[in-house]
Amino acid sequence: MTLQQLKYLVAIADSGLNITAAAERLYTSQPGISKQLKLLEQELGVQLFTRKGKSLAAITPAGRDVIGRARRIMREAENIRSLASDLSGEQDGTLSIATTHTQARHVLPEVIKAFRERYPKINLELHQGTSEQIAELVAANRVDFAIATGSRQLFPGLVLLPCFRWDRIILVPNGHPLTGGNKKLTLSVLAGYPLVTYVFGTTGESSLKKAFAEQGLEPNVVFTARDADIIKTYVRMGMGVGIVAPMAYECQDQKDLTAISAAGLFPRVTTWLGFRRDAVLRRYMVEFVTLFAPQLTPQLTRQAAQLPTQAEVDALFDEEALPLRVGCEEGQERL
Amino acid sequence: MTLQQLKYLVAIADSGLNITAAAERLYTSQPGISKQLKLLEQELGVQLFTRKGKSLAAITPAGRDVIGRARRIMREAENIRSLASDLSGEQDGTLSIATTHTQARHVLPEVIKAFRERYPKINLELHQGTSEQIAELVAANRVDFAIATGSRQLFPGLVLLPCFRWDRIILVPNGHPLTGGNKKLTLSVLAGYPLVTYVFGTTGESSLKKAFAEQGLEPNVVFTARDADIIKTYVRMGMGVGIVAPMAYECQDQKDLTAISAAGLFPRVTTWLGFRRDAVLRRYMVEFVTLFAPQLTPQLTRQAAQLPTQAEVDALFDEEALPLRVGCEEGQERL
DNA sequence: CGCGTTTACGTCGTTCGTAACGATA
DNA sequence: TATCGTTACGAACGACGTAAACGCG
Repeated sequence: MTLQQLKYLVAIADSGLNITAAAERLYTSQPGISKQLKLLEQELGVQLFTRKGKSLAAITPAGRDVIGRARRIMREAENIRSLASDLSGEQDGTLSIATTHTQARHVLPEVIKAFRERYPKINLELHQGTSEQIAELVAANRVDFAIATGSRQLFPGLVLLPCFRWDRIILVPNGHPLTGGNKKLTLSVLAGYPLVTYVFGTTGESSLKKAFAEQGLEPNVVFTARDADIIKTYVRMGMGVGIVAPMAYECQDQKDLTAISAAGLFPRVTTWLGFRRDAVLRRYMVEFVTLFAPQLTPQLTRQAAQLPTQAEVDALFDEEALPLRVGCEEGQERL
Repeated sequence: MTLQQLKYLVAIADSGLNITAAAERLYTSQPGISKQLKLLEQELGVQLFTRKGKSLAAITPAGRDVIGRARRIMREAENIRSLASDLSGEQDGTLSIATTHTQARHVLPEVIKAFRERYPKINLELHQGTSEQIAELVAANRVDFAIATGSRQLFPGLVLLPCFRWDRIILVPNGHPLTGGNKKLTLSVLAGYPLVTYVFGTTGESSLKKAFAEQGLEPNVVFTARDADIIKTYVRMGMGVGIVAPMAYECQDQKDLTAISAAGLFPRVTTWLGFRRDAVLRRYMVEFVTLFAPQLTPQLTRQAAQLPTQAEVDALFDEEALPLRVGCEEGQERL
C-alpha cells in the first residue's frame, strides 16, 4: 500500500469509476492506474470494486470503507505539504472561500483588496452560494473557509469563529411614510406594508418570519430575492419595504433610499467564519481572518483551531463583545 | 512523500531520535532510514529535527506537527489493512485489552475462555492497570479495548459502551455483628467500623468517599488495596469490614465470609468498554464485546461505532435496562 | 467498430544493503 | 575509540509509458 495507490483509488472513485478519466485527471497513463489498483486489491485481499466484464461497475462495501479512509489519508498528506510550504516561507498558495452574496458583495471586497496587497501571489477563489451549497463545498474539502450568517448546525465538524453581529435595516424610498421617526416602528406597523426581502429557507432569514409569527402577525412578503441589489431595485420601484443586511446600505443609496435600523424588531444575527477542524491554517489564511474580523488575532485564531469542540471555541468569545456592523451611517435613522 | 517515509519518521520519533534504533525496529538498514528522512525534509523544505553535529537533537515545531499527522496517516493505513484482513476472512490478528484488576480477575476469565474457543488463532493481550494507565494505553493506540468502571471523562474520543452495572457489597467474616439482618445497615452504622476497600483516587472509588461525606460522615478506612483478593485477606484477619465489587465474592468465599449487598448505600456504578472512534472493529473484536456483554449485539456495537459523538452513543442505551451484576448469590445477604 | 481495460515489454528511476568514510563525545 | 550518521556504489526492484490485445456494447 502506497500513498500513490490510495491517490489513484480516490481518483477512480471521484471519476465515476472510470479509470481512463482518473488517469487524465492525474496526468498519467491509464494502464498505470489500472495496475496499481490491481496491486492494491491484491495486497489487501479484498475486491474494492465489482466488475462488469472489465469495467468497474460499483464500489463494494469494503471499497467504500477503504476509500473513505484513503480520503482521510490524502487530506492529512495534503495538510503536511501545506504546513511545510507555509513554514518554508513560500508565498504561493490558494485561499478558497465559500460565502453568501451579502458578504461577497458588501463585506469582502475591501478585505480582499487589503489581502491582495499583502499577499499578491496567493491565488484567491471565491464561491458564492446558499448556506446549503457552502456546507457542501466545505464538507467536500473544496474550500478553506466558509463565511455565513446564522445556520450553524449546517456545519458540523467546523471550527466556527464569530466575526461580527448586525441588525437588519428597513429600506424605504426617501420621504416614505415610515421615515421621519414620527411614529414608533413596530412589527405590526411593518406587517401593514408589502415587504421585499431575502429568500426564506436558510435558517438565518427564516428567523425573520418567526419574529412576526411570535406576535401573531403574518408578514405580507411580495417579493424575495437572493441579493440586496435586486431588493433595492424593487424598493426604488415602490414595490414595497425592504428588509436587508445593513452592509447593503451604501452611502450612495441615501440619494433615494432611507434606512431605518430594525434593531430590536428582529433577533440580532452573527456572521461567522468556519474551517475544518483538522485543516492546516497557513499564515496567509490566519492573516485573512484578522483582516476580515480584526478582533480575531492570529493567536486567537490558532488557539481556537486547536480546541477539540465547538463548545470550547464558543467559550473563547463573548458574544456581547462582538463588533456590531452597520451600513452607511448617513441617511440612516435609528428606531 | 511516501507512506514509507512517514513510517520511518514516526519510528525515529518513537526511538528517541535514534536512527540506528529505528532501523533495527523496522528490520531495515540504517542508511535507508537516514536517506529517506533527508529526502522527506528536502521535499517538504522544512527541517523536521534540529541536528547537533550529525545526530538528531530535538524535534522542531514543524516536525512535531508533521509527526502528529504522520501518526494519523499510519493509523488510518493500519485501519485499512486491518479492515481488509477482516473482510478477507483471515483468522489471525490480535486483541489487546487494557482493564482494571476487578475485571481482569473476576469477569474476564470466563469471557476469554469462550473467546479462545471461538477464535483460537487470535493473539490475546491483557494489560492490567489503573484508570490513568488504561487511558494512556488507549490514547497511544496500544490497545484495542479499554474496560473500566466509572471515570468516563478520562477517556475522551472513545466510544464507550455500557456493559453492566453493579452495587458494592460489604464483606465481613461469618458471624460478624453486621450479619443476620437484625438491624438495618446504614452508612452511619458502617462508619462505625474500620473499613478495608479499594485505593481511592480513581473516580469510580472516590464516589464511595463522597457518599459518606454527603451524610456528614467520615469513614474510618484502615486499609486500601488495588485488588479484592488482598482486601478479602485482611477482612478474614478481622482488620475491618470490606467494601468490594460483587464480582469479587465467589462461592468458595462463603465458607468464611458473608457478603451484604450495599445497594442503596452507594451510587450504582457502570462498567463500560471503550474503543477509539476511528478504529476498525474486526469481526472477532465485535464478537468479544458480545461475549463480554450479551446485550451488546454485533449490530448494536457497529451502530454505536459509527456515531460521531458519545452523547449519541449514550442515547442508544437505557441505563436502567443494563444487566445488574452480582457475585455468588449464596452466602450473600440483602439489605 | 468504438470504448475501456488488461497484458506485454522496454526504459528509467528509486530503493536497499554493504562498505567505507566522517564527525562527535 | 565507540557511537552514530552520511556518502558511495552496485544490484534489484518497481513504476511508468507505449503498443498491442481483449471484451463488451
